[in-house]
Amino acid sequence: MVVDQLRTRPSDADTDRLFHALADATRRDIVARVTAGEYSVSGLAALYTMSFAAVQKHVAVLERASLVTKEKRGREQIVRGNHEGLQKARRLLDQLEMIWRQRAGRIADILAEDDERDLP
Amino acid sequence: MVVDQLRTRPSDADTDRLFHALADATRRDIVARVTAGEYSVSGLAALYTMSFAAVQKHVAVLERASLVTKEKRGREQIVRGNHEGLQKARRLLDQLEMIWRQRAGRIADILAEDDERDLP
DNA sequence: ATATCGTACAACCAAATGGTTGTAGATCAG
DNA sequence: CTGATCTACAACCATTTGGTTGTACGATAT
Repeated sequence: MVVDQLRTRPSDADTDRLFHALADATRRDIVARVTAGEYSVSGLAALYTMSFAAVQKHVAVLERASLVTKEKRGREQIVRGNHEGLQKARRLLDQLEMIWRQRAGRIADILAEDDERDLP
Repeated sequence: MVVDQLRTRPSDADTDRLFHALADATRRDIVARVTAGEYSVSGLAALYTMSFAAVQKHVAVLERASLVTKEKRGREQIVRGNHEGLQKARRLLDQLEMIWRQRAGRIADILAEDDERDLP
């Protein structure tokens, strides 16, 4: 049985979508660009060798992952970076870091039987 | 300049592997568990409903992404968390955060441009 | 020596991914 | 209005992914 998972807070599907969206170089490049400034979908498409439709799909993946937002302006769709998604990804990695440090702390505690170990 | 940063990496296969490895709830659970303590592959497999071979594949994906290491001990393979992979993922997200803050900075204040180069 | 355990790996399958082309609907310029 | 642009979306295709079962092999226990 699937056993209680060790700390997964946002829905697993959301997190899957988030990291999946980041697992592609083109999509990471898009995130970086639209985080630095605004682009229309066709403006983005012009940057890559692939078809417009392919870029459109990448943007859709990023939007579903909350890494970018789209806003209609005239006949264009303006794509912007969405801080929310980034923060979420970072929080998740921070949780793993915390687990790591807890383990490192346990090991240190075992090696040094005395607890001289408090936070400033 | 920022533009240089945006143009780097035609395709970073390592980063793809890293985020892809994190884009699965079972794999994230494995990472959390082996970061907290040691597990053999079969010890991990016992935690999930899927087959041993499926878990073995997940561990292999994590190993290729530098998120875990395996070490043979007797007839078992001990899986442990690998800090290196985590750190790399965090650094990549930090870069995006930096771009975000640079943009926020540009909006608030104009042209205090500062050249920053980063490691891959 | 033999059986069992833990692992590795191949072969196979369904579903998802990442790309293409093509069609159609809005919106803007002349 | 006509034509060009920007977008959305469907249909299709090749490859990858995530799972399965089955086989093989070294290490361990009886």
